[in-house]
Amino acid sequence: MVNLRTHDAICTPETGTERKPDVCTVREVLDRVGGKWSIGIIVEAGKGPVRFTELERKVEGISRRMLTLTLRNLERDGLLVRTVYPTVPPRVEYQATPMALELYDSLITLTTWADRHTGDITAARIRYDEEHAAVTA
Amino acid sequence: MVNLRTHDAICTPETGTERKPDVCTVREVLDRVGGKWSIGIIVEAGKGPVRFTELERKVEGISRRMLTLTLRNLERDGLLVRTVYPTVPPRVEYQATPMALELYDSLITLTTWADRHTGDITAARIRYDEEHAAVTA
DNA sequence: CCGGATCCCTACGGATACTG
DNA sequence: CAGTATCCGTAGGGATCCGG
Repeated sequence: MVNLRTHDAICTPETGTERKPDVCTVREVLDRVGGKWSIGIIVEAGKGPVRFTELERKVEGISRRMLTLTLRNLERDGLLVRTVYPTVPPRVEYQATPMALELYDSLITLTTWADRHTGDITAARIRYDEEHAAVTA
Repeated sequence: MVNLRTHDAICTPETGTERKPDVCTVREVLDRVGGKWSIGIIVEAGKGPVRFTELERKVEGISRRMLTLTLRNLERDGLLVRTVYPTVPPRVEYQATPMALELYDSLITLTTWADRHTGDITAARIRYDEEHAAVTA
């Protein structure tokens, strides 16, 4: 077993809903936070309350659909707080929870690792590809 | 821009091959390491040299295909070293590079975070789902 | 024992159009 | 402004069979 199961108690599929709340493995945590846009959103929302349209511009390249979906998931997981102001032009603000900020901190560790080793990785890739191309040629 | 670009110099698509070595964003690092099986493999390979079939059993649930693919990718990125012993029954061993071990260390940070907050996340989910079910009902 | 090759299915994610 | 709904392409990944 290598699933890095962090918490068994969390595996409670006893909710009658169709949504399955299994966040048992590190993988599933990474899935959540590793979503294509999650990090970007968490970072922006971590700076302070931010509006939907703001995010749409800040998180460059994101589609309306994915912004909404990611926002919902992060909110559901308690990483984001959604505040609706029932004004005439609707106003909705999102902000990161302390938990999300903590998460961001630990993501920094990964960023740092990436920073230190991107060069190594590219080098390794080029070498690997060259060696492999030699076989093909 | 929120892509958390860590290193611009690495974005060198000047390789003539069809494979694109762009590892510019944290996302792409997470993609690599966040693959469904990468972590499990890195962990096992980090303990010391391990054989193909061993991995197949240790990394519970993995298919032959994905084991091979993930192994190749990790090797290509310089995270794993593949050693072939030309014996009569083929013998291949994989082991994590120092770089991969470092990565594993930083993954621990994420694991720790997950450990601290899985409870919170599940709670948040249940609450969210309940509140949302109320709307549907 | 260690894979490669093939088929196929599904989830993620983009584009677009429509609402309160 | 802040979404929702729909269509559709792609890529990840499982199952299976074949080969050195």
